[in-house]
Amino acid sequence: MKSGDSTPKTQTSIPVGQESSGIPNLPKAPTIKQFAQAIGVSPTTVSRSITRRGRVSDETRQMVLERMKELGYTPNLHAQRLVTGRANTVALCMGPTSDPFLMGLIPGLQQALQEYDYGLLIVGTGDLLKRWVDSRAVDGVVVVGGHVDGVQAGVEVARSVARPSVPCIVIENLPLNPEPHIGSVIIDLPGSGVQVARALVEKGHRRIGFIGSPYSQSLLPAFQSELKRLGAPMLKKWALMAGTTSDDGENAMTYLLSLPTSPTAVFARNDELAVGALRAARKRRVRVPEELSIIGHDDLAFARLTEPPLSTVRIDSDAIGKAVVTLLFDLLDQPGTLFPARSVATELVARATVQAPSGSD
Amino acid sequence: MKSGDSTPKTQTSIPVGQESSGIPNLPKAPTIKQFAQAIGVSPTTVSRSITRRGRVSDETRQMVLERMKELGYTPNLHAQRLVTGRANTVALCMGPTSDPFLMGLIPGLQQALQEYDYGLLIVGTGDLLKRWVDSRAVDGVVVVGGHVDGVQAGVEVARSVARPSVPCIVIENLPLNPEPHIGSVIIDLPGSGVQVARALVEKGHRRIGFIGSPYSQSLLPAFQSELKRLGAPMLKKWALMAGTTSDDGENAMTYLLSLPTSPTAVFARNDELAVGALRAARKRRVRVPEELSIIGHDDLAFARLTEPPLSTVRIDSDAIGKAVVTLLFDLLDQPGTLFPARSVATELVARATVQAPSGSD
DNA sequence: GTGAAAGCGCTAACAA
DNA sequence: TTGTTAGCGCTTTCAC
Repeated sequence: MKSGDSTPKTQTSIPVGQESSGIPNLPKAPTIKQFAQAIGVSPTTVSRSITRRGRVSDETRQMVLERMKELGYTPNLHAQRLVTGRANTVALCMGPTSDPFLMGLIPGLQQALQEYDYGLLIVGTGDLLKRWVDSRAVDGVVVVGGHVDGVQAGVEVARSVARPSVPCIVIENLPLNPEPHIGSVIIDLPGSGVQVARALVEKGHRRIGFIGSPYSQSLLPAFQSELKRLGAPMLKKWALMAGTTSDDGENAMTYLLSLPTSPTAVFARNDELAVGALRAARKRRVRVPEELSIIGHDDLAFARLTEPPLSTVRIDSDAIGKAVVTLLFDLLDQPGTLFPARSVATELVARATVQAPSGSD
Repeated sequence: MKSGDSTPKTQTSIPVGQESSGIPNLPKAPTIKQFAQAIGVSPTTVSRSITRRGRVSDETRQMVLERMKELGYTPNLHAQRLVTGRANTVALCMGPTSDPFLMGLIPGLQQALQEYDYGLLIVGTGDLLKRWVDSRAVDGVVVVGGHVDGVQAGVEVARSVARPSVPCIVIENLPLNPEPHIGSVIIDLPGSGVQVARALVEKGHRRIGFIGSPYSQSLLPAFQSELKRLGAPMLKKWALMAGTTSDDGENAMTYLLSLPTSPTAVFARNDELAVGALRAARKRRVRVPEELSIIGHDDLAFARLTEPPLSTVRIDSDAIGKAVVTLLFDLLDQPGTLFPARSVATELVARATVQAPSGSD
């Protein structure tokens, strides 16, 4: 220090910024050096007390931590990051479109990251993402693949940025082949299929249909085989591949309803399709759930607002957040290791569009 | 450098990390020093070329920039931040609950920030937020007040962290009294009221009701006075203060429908209330929009999925993002200045729940 | 217009 | 257990 070195070690106040301008005398944030001197220890000791690494006596650490609060010292994150080389931040890659599924992930991710004192940075796609990664601003990247099964765009992005020091997690509907520095978290869609099949059959349904979005590859087979196992196999013509919009769902349902023998229950691959199915039923004066049961998937915000409120399958976004974060840290801890995809279970949410078929009781 | 100093200045490759382990020989990211030497200039020149500050000849800058891409040099963000003292990041404060309104803001904010090369960090509330701010991790904070008018919780948060170097923007439904280092961005709710009043009256409605959430302070008066101005004043008993859920909306609408002379059109303060109103109408076999027009507010994701699709008022979240960011930078550029609240216009979105009242033509 | 040198605030060897 | 010293990679006076 340039001056004031005569201050005894017991001094308890921190030197104040030298700006004596007209502005209120705001103490500039103290540096570790100033703080250490103020409490009579070395910067190293302070550092060790904070980072919990290195050996410090418990009482010293205690003391340092207390006086930190007292004097309001907080380490400068940038300095820490510069010297440790870790950013304590992970990026969530987000295109300009606001996919509700992706958005729904944010709180869970943030929470999970927070446990590790990590931050969540929202970044754009393409060059932007690359810039953040190249500048060492993030220790990991999570990308959400198309919400449609089978689309591999997410992996492309992952491959373009993943490296030993910056692993990448892809959230998809289908498991990825393990690749170095790339982790895969998937929704347990086959599990959804099994759960729904059981629930419907248990209610007494035997004629069960399916309205799928493109490439419902992993869900439909599981759904069908469980149905068969339970003695209620699905007729081929009841398994429809529609699009993703409510209009697609409406068309599909209308077709199903026009069949000589139509299903008493229908599982729609997503809630929007289900809403369309609901609409088709209403237009044809088929009562839901009395004459037709409908179950959706994803539990989007509007599912509880349909009429009647839509039974559906919830994707636990907090669980996804946790899975993503633990896998990310595994990848960070053991770079180069190939980890198998981690799958997150879904959960049935029973509302009012499913009941026993008429005449089953 | 420890070795290889005999390399001539014309050397065009960057030294490679010294880790000769079994791992692939990944070149460690070059430092400015290495890069500068590789292209035969000083670190200073490189720095100046990048930051656009300081004087460099145009041709030198050009050259440096080109070779940067060529050799893949990207400055270390942490070092930059440490020395400049700016984090190039703003925090979006988010509680554990995932308010759809708040979530909808994220893409717009991210986009707007991106223009300035700023990042968007998602942070929790309370101590967490304070920790991020204290550690100089962010240059600004944006908090979203309760989505209910009049709630002042957002300001409290803002006050607890705002400082000259870290201004805070509060997004609320009511303007804030200007405070140092705190900016206010508001939705133009009075504007919404006026727009809806005009639209409804133009269609021919004269009996117009309102279903409000608690404290619709800024919207209702504007709505009422515009209605009066247009010669279609609202009866007191047609202005209801409900809650925020669809059930509240249903109850309110049911009541309105039970009146001896009930409104031919109803404006609901939010889409969820409107959905409830829709439900009430259906239950009482009142056809929408033939016998009753309904218009909501906020244009949530499900608004286009109701039956019929809900006419509503959209809040332009991109515009909010822009407003927030420009105000934030104004605050950053002129610390201490008191800026008036900035208001963002809303926009009518006509779908299928509004039409001329029966017998008006 | 360009370069050399001095930090920014912190952590991590290495001594004591 | 604690302190001293040397950087982490960059920007920025200050000379040239």
